[in-house]
Amino acid sequence: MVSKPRGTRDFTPEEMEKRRWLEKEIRNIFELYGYREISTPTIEHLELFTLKSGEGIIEETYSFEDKSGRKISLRPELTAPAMRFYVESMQMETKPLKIYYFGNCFRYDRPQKGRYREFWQFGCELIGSDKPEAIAELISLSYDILKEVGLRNIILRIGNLDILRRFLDSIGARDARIMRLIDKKDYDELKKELGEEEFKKFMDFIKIKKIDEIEYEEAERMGEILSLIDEFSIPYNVDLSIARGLDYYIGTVFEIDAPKLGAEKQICGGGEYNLVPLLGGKKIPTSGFAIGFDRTLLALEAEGFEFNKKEKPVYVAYMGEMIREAIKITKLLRKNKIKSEMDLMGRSISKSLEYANKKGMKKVIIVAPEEWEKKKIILKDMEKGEQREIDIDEILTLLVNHS
RNA sequence: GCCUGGGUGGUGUAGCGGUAACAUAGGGGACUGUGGAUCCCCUGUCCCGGGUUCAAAUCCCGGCCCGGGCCCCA
Repeated sequence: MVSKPRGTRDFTPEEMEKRRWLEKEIRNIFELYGYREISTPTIEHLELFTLKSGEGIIEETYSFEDKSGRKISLRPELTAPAMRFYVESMQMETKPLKIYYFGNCFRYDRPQKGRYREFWQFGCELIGSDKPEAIAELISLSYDILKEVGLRNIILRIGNLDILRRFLDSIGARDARIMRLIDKKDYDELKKELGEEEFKKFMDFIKIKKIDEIEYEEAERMGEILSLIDEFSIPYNVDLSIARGLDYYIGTVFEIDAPKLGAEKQICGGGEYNLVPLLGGKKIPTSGFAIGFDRTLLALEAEGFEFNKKEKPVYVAYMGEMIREAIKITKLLRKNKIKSEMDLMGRSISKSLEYANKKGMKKVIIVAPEEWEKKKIILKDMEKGEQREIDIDEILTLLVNHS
């Protein structure tokens, strides 16, 4: 037997119903905020990702050479492609430019819960403004999406890299290694690196919960952003320990966790960054975030969220040799957009009802010779257990009113 | 890449050297014109490859896959 590749998944009809539902909800909220959807290729030049993230990522991507020897990679994320698209053909669009996207990504990782080799992400970019209201709206949007789809237990943390870097300058400890240790929350190692005294200063620094306790000028802008987020009625925690290893991250950073998910609990991350010049475009403020689609769904399931069930089809059963008449009826229903399914197993009426019952169908039409002679069929209500003969001409009005 | 637990019909499990079993799901029938109950029948399984043994689902080794934790998380 050939099975699916490690870290990939098949989705059952039940799962696809949930996924398509969630996808639609999230799209609607992006659109509600004035974002418009884009889509980029599944494959990109490997260079796009090494440019953004360094050579180190090569071993974590699915990359290969195509038949002309081009180095190609299955996209491990969607931000870089979206930025590439902007630089390649959207630089002259009216600002602010608000775009969002949804797609599958691939990473060569060790799979575990909430982490797959093929996974889906939603994301967006806000291009052209770094005003406090722009960042405030962006962050509010991310939180709003997760709340609106039905998550109850999520935590938004907001930090600021300018402030963090300014602090590290003040204790003479600003370098990439230190940032990485902070990012990883490896405080034991950080203590060794900074020394007892400076480490204590750091711990005091990241305990800060009110931004007005900070005297750096960057704090003023962050304060303004936070007060505008208050206007959007979004709850958050200030968390100055949020770090990012790479240089193009600037200013505001934020993360949203669903604590129920354990080790892989982060479901959203974003902030401000300066990627456009790296890709050869004209410098412009950009910010955005990405939402882990699979994890959002896992979090909903972990919270016991009740997904809407789709409407069940009307079932058309028939007796004996009435298959042609059954097709006529089914065709009529479908022509009128009434979801319907007819017996394809040649089952007896008894077995047909058993089947319809098991599938949770609410209406069954039985096509039988005696009634057909009178231009009638039997319409059975599976919940009430009642049935009656009705004129074929009446089917549509009855089913439209009853379903 | 590392540590750790695990893989038995479609699904959930028992068996843990000696004829693979139970439940459930699937198909049919009892009920040739009526569902949810009951009963009967049928289909279908030891992840893969080596090794040990008279004998391996069972023990050993390797691989693959799944879960949990690291690393990483652009």
